[in-house]
Amino acid sequence: MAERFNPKAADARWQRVWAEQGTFHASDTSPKPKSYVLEMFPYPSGRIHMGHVRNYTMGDVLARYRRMKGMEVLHPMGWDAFGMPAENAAMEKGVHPGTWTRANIATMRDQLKSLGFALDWSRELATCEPDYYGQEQALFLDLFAAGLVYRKESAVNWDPVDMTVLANEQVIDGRGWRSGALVEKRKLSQWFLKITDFAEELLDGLKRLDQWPEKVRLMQENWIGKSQGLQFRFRLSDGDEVEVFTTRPDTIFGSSFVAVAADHPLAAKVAETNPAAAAFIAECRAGGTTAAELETAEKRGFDTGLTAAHPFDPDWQLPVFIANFVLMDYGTGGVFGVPAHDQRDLDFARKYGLTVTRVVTDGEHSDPAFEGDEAYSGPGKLVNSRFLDGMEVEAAKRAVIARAEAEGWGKGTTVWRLRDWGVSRQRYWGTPIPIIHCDACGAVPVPKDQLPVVLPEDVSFDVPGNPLDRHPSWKHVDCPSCGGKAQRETDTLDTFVDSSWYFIRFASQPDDKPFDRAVADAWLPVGQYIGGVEHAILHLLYARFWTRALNRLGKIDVKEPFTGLFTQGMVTHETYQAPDGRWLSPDEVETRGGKLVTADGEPVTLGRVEKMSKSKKNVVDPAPILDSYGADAVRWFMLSDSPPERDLAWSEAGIEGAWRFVNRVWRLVQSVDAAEGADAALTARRHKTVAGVAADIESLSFNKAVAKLYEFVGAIEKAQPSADRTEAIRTLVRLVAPMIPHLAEEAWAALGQQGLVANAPWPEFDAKALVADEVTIAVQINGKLRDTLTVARGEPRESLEAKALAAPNVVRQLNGAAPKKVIVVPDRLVNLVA
RNA sequence: GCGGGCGUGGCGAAAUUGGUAGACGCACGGCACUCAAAAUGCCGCGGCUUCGGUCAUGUCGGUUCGAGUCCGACCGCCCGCACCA
Repeated sequence: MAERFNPKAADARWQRVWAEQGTFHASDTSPKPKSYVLEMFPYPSGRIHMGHVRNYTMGDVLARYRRMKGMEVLHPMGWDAFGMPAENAAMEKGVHPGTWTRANIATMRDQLKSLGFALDWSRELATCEPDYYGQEQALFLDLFAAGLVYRKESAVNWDPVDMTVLANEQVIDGRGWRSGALVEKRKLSQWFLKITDFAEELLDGLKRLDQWPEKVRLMQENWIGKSQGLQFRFRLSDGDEVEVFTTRPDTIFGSSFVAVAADHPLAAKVAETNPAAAAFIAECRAGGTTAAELETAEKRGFDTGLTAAHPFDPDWQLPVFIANFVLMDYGTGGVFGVPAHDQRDLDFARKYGLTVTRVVTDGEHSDPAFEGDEAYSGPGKLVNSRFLDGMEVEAAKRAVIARAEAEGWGKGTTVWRLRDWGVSRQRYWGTPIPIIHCDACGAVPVPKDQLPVVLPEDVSFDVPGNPLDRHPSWKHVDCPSCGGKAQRETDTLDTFVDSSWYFIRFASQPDDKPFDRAVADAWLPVGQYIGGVEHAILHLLYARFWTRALNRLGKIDVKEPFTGLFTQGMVTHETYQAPDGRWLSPDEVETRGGKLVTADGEPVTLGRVEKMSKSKKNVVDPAPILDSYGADAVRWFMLSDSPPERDLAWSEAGIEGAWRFVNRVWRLVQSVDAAEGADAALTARRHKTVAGVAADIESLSFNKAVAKLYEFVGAIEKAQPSADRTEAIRTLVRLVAPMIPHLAEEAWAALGQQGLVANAPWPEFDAKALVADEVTIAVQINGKLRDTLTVARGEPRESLEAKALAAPNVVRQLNGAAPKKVIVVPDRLVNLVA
């Protein structure tokens, strides 16, 4: 008699067996082909959430599948353990960040283990431990020695809530990415990593990342923002000069003004003697920087009264403005305006009544007078431009740059949007920057034999600011260079540094150095990296930079860390609202008589399906679900229905469905008896399923693999007992093993198979069996389906045509008439054109 | 504004190079088993229909023997960047 599958017992049993046997231990020295499967490691926030479950289930299926295909798979797990939430917990609950973080890690480790992931736990790491961050300090010093780290006083993005500096990448719509607070500008001395040194190769490398989503590559391309053009100086009427950058040097004879940013030195100089200018500059600074404010902000300018001489004609003087739309931190902070061919310049010119001269023909107009309020930025030949007349835009650009360089007043230049990466954070819970400041010697690196620079334990969080700076003794040290009194750097590294190399440390983690080159090179690059698209720029760009920097330093072979990238969708859930608008959690809502109500019978409004969030109260904690249904049902649900790159809506009905499937497979296994005999149709289906599921897993189309497995299970259920049916069930168990591994092990043992299914080879399939002997072909009249025919594969055209014409529905439809034309696609269809 | 993606039943979705639209799952309805329920199984499940058909893949048009798929225009939603010279 069939028993129900008992997930509690099975999960624990097999998780213990895998751990005892070291089943998922990755061997550095294995002769098998190596495969590195990695999911973005979690921040130890306290408990795992559904997003983690989905992410790690996907990676796990791939890792287990590749193992079965005979590869040596590295599939590690660790903790991105530094960061602000631990300090917030310290401030709110008075618990040390380390205590809080390590307790969270312990909880989450148990939760991940209860999902039965095929992880090599022997390689577990946490970035907050000195054996990790000490090695990170060593790498930082290597970059420092190579001149890729520098310190500069700069205006920084200051988050007034987190009381720390943010990188440009971490400011979203003028707000801190984590706190959401409006970011202020402050002047601070900060450490920077020279990511801009790598701008060209980071951009170029994107072209070869053909296993990355196009979307992510485009986002990085835009972020790096390469612009080629001409940088040159205008001579001003007061004898000074102003430098500008343009990507359209071809339009130089259409220029009608010069403008500089409010923060430009020239603006400051003008303001010294002109109070109106000073007032204008102050107004510009007061203006908001959010997207909405910029959208509506008027293009405004202040005429300085100065003029600039056109580089090709000293008698041609252009007015010089201070303008609110010119950015100081892009290009040179100065531009020249060509209103006819740039929308923003046109708006500005119309407002201030400046000349608008056409210099590129749109194919219809070529006279100098430019009408209308829509600039023309398309291609065309140059007009009204002296020696450029008749050239195409690109040729004219080259011609102007050549003249500027020959005459010595400008040069062809590339300008990048990408800025250097500011890594200083005024926080405690991060990697200490291994630098000592000495009045005599300056910034001195901590000698490597004195690493790690360990965080002091005795710190307080009762006042805002950096506890390291306040610590009574920690920062007071002797200068490693001169021995005099000196002070430690009290800033810590941006936590994105921690996640920029953890995948290397997973591959190799010796005690005495960051990684062993030969071992790391054997595993890297990561073959398949899986995580959320929210890291498309920040983490993925930094990790690419860090890897390239190590490559340039000769420390590693690879240049790109991640060959394949997959960005998975979010886990969502319905939202519910009470009559008073209050959000209700799923367990406050029940269905009565087909209507949603609260426990008190109040009507409930069903809202949109949205990302799980505390504010909408639609978060479902995986733990209790796991407890009642077991790991396999949860894993199966995560893989079902939605394509992995799209959002997945969690539902109670969905997990019930997954649970039913797990039991269906279990019942099939229990139905195996000693039956004999063949079942050719089922065997053909078996081969097809093996091939199809493998292809779907390889392309990460888990939802399609799931659908094929449902069909296979349905076919087996309908089949009569036979030896082939038994074989089909044995095959099924291996096919589902990457997805529902606990049930698969239980079934494998119940079927009397040797060893673990986790170690079993992926089933073979016979390519010949994939081609059916009989095919169903469509019979169409004028492209509309009228009938179908079942014929032998390879049936000749004439015979197909004859059979199609004799089909009952065709005879009736044609009513004796002969078709005008017959199209026959062998093994596919016959289309009769009436 | 620029760049990208997506529109298919009540819902999540399938659909090699253009070749039988809606596989598979969820929800729902009916039936069987049961004292009853759960579990399980069977049947049905895009609309209309005179049961022959017919209309259906966001809208309109085009190419084709044949279009969810290709082309053009438009509408809607989502994501990223955003005064980048």
